[in-house]
Amino acid sequence: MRKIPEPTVLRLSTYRRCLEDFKAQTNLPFVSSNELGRLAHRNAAIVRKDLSYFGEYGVPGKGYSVDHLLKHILRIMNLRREHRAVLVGAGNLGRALLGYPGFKKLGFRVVAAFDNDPRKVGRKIGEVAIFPVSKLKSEVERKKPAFGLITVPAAAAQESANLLVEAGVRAIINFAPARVWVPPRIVLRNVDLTRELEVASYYLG
Amino acid sequence: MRKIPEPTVLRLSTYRRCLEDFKAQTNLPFVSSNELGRLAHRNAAIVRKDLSYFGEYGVPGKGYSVDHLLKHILRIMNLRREHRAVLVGAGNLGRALLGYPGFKKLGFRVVAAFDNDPRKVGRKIGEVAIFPVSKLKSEVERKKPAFGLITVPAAAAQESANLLVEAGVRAIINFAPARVWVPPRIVLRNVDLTRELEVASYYLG
DNA sequence: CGTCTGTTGAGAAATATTTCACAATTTGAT
DNA sequence: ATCAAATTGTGAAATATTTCTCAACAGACG
Ligand SMILES: NC(=O)c1ccc[n+]([C@@H]2O[C@H](COP(=O)([O-])OP(=O)(O)OC[C@H]3O[C@@H](n4cnc5c(N)ncnc54)[C@H](O)[C@@H]3O)[C@@H](O)[C@H]2O)c1
Ligand SMILES: NC(=O)c1ccc[n+]([C@@H]2O[C@H](COP(=O)([O-])OP(=O)(O)OC[C@H]3O[C@@H](n4cnc5c(N)ncnc54)[C@H](O)[C@@H]3O)[C@@H](O)[C@H]2O)c1
Repeated sequence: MRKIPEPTVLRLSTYRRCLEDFKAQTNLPFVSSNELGRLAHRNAAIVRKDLSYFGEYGVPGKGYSVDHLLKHILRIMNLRREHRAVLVGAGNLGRALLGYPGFKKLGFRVVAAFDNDPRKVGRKIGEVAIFPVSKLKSEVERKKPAFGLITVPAAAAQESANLLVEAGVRAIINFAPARVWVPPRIVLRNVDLTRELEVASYYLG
Repeated sequence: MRKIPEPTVLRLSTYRRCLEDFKAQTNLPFVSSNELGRLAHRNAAIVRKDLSYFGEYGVPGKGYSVDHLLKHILRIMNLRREHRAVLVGAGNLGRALLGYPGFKKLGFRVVAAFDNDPRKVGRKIGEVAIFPVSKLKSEVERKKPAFGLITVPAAAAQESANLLVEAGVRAIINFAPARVWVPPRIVLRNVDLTRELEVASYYLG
């Protein structure tokens, strides 16, 4: 299989959401690349090219079957099974993420949270118990989550990443504004909540 | 001035952070494109090209003055003045954002929050008072924030955007997983907290 | 002063991504 | 069965972005 451009992977996630909205709103069985492009604010050609990397899903003259396409995208994105995740740093942002039902809807289940503040340890947020950081390794080895979410202050991000890697997670999502280094076998993605504010400021100026 | 590639603008924000870290950690007066590239996980050539779009800031043989470069980046990103913002949707995510000191450090000050839940109206989160949505227009017209942050459920995102645009904000940062439409004069940026999880899932698969 | 070193700035080349454009295909109507 | 309309999939062209390269330059040092 050809190498897929990263922009394509990012758009796939948008298409999924647009398809779900489209289905909920119109209940039509087919959608054209034109329509999907309009919903995703994209050119129709790139929609077709993106989808064609993974096979021929469309019906000339009709478009794409909404249900089939949704299934295909979930399969491509590896989202048809449950993913376990742990979270390090049960502060303001960590709490928001722990309480977010959207993760479970996507198949992500947070199975443990860790914090080094003794006042937080032992409490629960939603379904998720907060453990001391000293329990991170044993809990991860026991529950085998593939994902680690980092929501500690920037200064502690690298240290948290090290712990997660050593304990055996395979992917890290870092919400702290810090560049962390992980071994090449680990999938690392950064989420920067303030970057888009800065970028908007640039375009306003 | 030439048109600046969007990836360049995004990286500028990374360079700023890396420079601040570099300054705090080494206190050296100069940094080379090589070093900055290493910190930002980038090729040195692209660092130089990014910076050269905006003028010649470097000293051959030495590198870039850390302080000068930081000032330049802040000026380029329009971040040397205070920006006022309002937030719509004082739920889990909204609360986390309202309590985040990082915004103020960047010069963003949230001057009001709005929610349609009567139990939330009248309370304060940190310094920020929560108003009913019916007061959005008058408060925005009075306080003239340039930025509107949307942290309502996806189904209410478009409606919130409409209110913000009508009240006169010039930029919208949408944290809800929904595509919203705004007039072309408005700067719209989307922040998707779950996308990177999905993308990581793709690369794990 | 001349030479050596390290580094920039930017043109050229390479690579990546998006858009165009159209033959091929399916549908649905007559 | 034939045809018009709609829409796909994809090569080719266009555009955008990144990387390579190196002449030019500043500073250090003898
Ligand atoms: N809150 C936001 O809206 C927001 C916005 C943008 C970025 N961020 C980033 O997200 C991260 C978390 O932000 P927050 O607002 O939740 O901060 P916070 O201070 O509320 O929470 C951080 C949590 O991490 C815990 N912690 C600290 N060091 C730790 C360690 N070594 N191991 C385990 N736990 C540790 C703290 O006890 C605390 O509970 C920060 O890096 C912040 O910059 C947050
Ligand atoms: N919490 C997270 O970690 C997280 C993660 C990813 C995405 N998001 C997205 O961010 C948004 C907010 O998430 P949340 O967890 O804070 O949800 P939430 O339900 O906790 O908060 C939403 C808030 O918006 C208010 N609200 C609803 N309709 C409104 C309207 N029309 N006008 C004004 N206020 C209104 C509600 O009263 C509530 O206070 C959602 O779109 C969610 O999908 C959140």
